[in-house]
Amino acid sequence: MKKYQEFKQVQYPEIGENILAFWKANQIFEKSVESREGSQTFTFYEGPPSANGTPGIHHVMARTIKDVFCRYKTLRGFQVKRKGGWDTHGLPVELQVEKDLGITKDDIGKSISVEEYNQKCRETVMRYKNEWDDLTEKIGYWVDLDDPYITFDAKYVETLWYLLKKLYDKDLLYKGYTIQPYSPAAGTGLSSHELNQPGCYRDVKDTSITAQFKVKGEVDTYILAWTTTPWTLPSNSALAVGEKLDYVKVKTFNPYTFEPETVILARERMAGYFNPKAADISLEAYNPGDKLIPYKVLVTVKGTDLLGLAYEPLFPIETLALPHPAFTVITADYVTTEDGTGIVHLAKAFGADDFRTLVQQNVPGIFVKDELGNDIPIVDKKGKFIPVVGEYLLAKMKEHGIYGHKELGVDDFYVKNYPKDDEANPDYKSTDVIISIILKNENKAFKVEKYEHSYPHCWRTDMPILYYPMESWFIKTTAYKDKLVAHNKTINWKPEATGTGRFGNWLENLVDWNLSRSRFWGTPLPIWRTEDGSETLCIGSISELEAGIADAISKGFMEKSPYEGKEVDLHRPYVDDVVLASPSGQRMFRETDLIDVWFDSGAMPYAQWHYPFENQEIFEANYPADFIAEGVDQTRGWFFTLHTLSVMLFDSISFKNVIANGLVLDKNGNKMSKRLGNAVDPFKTLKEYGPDALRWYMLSNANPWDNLKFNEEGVAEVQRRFFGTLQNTYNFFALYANLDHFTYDTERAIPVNERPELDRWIISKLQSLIQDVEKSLDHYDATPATRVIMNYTVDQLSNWYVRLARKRFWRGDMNPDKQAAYETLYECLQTISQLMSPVAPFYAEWLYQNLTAGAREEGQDLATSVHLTNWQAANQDWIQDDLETSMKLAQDISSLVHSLRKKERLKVRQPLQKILIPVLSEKRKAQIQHVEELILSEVNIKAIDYIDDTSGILVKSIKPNFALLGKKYGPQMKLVSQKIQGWGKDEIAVIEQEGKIQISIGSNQVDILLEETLISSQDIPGWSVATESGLTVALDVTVTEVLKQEGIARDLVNRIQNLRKDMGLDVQDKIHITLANQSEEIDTAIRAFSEYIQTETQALELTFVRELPEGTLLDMDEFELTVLVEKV
RNA sequence: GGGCCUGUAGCUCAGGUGGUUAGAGCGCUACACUGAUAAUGUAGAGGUCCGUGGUUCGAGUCCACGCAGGCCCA
Repeated sequence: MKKYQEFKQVQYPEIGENILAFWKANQIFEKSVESREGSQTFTFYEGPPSANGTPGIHHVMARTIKDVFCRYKTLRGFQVKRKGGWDTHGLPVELQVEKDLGITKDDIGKSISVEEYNQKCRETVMRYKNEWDDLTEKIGYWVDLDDPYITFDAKYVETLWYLLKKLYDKDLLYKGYTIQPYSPAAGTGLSSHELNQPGCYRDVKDTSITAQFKVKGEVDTYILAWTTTPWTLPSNSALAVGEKLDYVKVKTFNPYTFEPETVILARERMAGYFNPKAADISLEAYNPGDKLIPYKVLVTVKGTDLLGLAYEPLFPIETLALPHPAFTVITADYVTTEDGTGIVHLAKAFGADDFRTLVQQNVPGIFVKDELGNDIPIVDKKGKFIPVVGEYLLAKMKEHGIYGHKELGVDDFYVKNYPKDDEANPDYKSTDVIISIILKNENKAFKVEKYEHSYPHCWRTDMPILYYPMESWFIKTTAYKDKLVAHNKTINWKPEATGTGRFGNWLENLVDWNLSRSRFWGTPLPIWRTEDGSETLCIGSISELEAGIADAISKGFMEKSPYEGKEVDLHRPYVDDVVLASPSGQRMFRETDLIDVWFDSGAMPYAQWHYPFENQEIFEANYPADFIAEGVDQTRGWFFTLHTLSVMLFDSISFKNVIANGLVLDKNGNKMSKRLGNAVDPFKTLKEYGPDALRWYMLSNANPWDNLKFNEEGVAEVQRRFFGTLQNTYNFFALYANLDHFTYDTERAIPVNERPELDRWIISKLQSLIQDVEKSLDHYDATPATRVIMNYTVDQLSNWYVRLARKRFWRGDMNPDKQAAYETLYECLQTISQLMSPVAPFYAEWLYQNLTAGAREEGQDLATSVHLTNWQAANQDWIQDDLETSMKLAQDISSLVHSLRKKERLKVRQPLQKILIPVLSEKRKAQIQHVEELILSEVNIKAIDYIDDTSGILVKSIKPNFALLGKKYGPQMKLVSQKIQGWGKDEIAVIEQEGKIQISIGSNQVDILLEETLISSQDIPGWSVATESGLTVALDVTVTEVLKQEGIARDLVNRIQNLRKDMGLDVQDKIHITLANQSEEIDTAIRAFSEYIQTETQALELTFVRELPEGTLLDMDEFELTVLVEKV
């Protein structure tokens, strides 16, 4: 019976399916976790995917990385639990449902109840779960899908509430403002997603103003700032310059009032404001009304020089007056000289940048108090100026005689959106225009013009949006900035730059985390407030909520609990129906916001275990994670929220090692998209190539943090080159092992040190390989690991070991030499199966099963699966550096001889007399002699002559070791180099004997040491020579009569072997050879080597005849020969 | 606009701390092998190391400024 299954054809996808079934039937994954019970844990956190969309090829990448290290750590003896999870809340789910139902956000709560809507979301969110599970299985990603955490689960949400309350209790949760797109026409905020709808950005012509801000304490000096939204000018409270930019003070005249004045703007922006034709006109020559306005640069200063400059507000409205440092010049890093004046007008309420900059620099903004004492901007939610401003504008209109198309009241100044009929009137003046005219009249405008730009519009009302302060709940992450930065430095990031650069910079420029989302399907903010906002309550658990409800019912605020008769669901609308009682007995309503879904996923270390309500010990044993991996796009997503929550709440990191992988692009480097049709379907690829080649390709092609240009041909190449070669090697082993009835048995194996040298060599290389793989995987570097395994398998094992050892497998009966060969090859294959198993789990398993099946039948006690084995550490005693060096020399020398043969057109079948190898040391000579036989047979040469100093023909040359000498002599290196390269054989002999030579550099005498030079051998005159990396080989190209004969004999053997094969003969079949007489020369050659020919071709007889009509005519390159081969 | 990544042979990628012939695989060309055979081996050709400046005795490598592609954030 065959102990090792042989395969003609291998179907890799089939291997995947069979092994998957094997794992399932034998519960290998479960066992790989259970069998490590009590061992040290290796904690992995699964970043939850959303099953709302179908999985793509990039998910194969991400999940392969996760899987590789979990499997590796298992082999290394750790217990690796992998709890799966699903991300179930958020905007994508809601949009999907809106699309499915053909509704918009407005309809929710109207044509469909929130309850029904959320039910729909709950159903939709797992829509593609089956596809996900299918992919997870098929790519061999081992993760526990039976007991995953699900973010919409009431227990999960309860933990989120607990964490939110913890933040609230630490005073880290507050209500504030953020500047967001707002549609005054629709009366609602817009998400960035809504703003990205096609058609939202439109080219519109707006009135733009370059306003003049009068500098305090200087005569007629003005700072120029440009805006496309003049209505924000009354809200101006600061001007920003760029620190490093150059600014000029220019003496000129106002083009509207013709007043002489000095203006300040960026030097690079002068071309936008001054006509070069006016450059030569003197200031004195100017007459009011002249088209060309002369100008003169007075002085150039840096932005920093303007810092702190105070100016007068454009609209001196008393109720809007502000204390210092309002109305001063500040700096901001985003100021450029691309347009405008290089000086930016800041209105705290109406620009996100403005708001952030002014908050950071503690500059107050223009706001008024509402009836509750809250700050509100001077444009109301309908998009109109508040009456205070309206009054001012009306007074100014009267003063300057400005008339619109109708009588305006104090409450009629819309800043952006107006009833449409208004614009048709020729006398129509927008608020922007009115402001422009006022400023022109008051010598406060330097330039007013129509400006066409792209501006966002509300997709529902078609009206322009405003950037407007919206109330939001924030987590005060900025309070923990230092700790976040410090803790981050203890995390091992792969690649490092993502941790220091992308993530590190993000932490350095931290802003408070805006938690609020005004949507329906998500974790509700557990905050209740009294209507006047004076009392606030944060609920941290279900029991707290229930107690609150009971209390509220007893006080008559609620009739009954929304949860009466059913399970508690913390989603909307139920929580919205809860009205609580405040300590002072007022009604409290929930703040309607949901929280950012990133909070959901960032809280998974706690929420997945329902901490602290359950599983406290499990949580503690699995926190922080040893390892996580996701795409680099998660830097500000999951990586950030995980980090932030753990630092703020537990003063700890939440992951120790992280791989941030890059994107998977198409083969041309373009982003994959379903719309463009260049997306690769993972299922199709799996079906064609199976999981292993795909996984191997993705990790071996490039480091995972570089973007991967996914090319199917690359997968095919990996399959052919690596898996194909490995498979061939196994098949070779199986073929002969079965013929010889060999079964591997550790107990009976010949000790490694008693095996032939070739065996000891490949085993030595194997130990080095194990060490290399270990080192790579320990450092979360999978790519080098795959590459060294591939190199070992293809170049060392298959192309060298198997080729050289081939004869040992087929020659004769079982003997110790043969046994050693089997054992060696078996051990190499088995070790490879273990080393490769994290990356190619299916094929590795298959190989392992094929290798061990026979032994297991014989009753040997072997692990059921390669994934249940323990890592076989390298055996240091088996590593033989000298042997590895010798073998490397053999490989290099063979390669050089092949190269020479090629050059001389001497085929390998033609034996040659000798090669010459110059050796510079006894050691080197010994190393080559060690493998001399091997080289000779490999390249079909009779002898090697070593040329050393005693031979008299060795010519040495010397050159400086730049790396060593450069450090020592630096600038004098050129001189030193010249001296050394000028040396001949006498100097070389001296330095070789004395170890040094004194030379003079300038006036100094210095010693050049032997080790500071590199001595190599030169070409050998009259010989065909090849040199590579310090190794030189010369070939004796003389073909003597005897050699020629042997060449002919070898050629004949080759032709006869071909004939045997063509005839379909078996390996053991014997033959008769009949040859037609040819020339004297050929006959002599064949007779001389007849014994050799017969042995090689298994011929019992070799006869010559005169005529051979039924023979085959052979082309022997230089002549022809008729031969007849007959089976005996 | 900002931060970060990438750019080396036709393609995919290696090239610690700067050191004098810049490598591998695939592809291509040629040859060899024919008892691993729908397999395999060997050799050869192929380079503006994205560009421009700079530092240095010496730069693919360090610095500056650009260019191209990508990601994230505005």
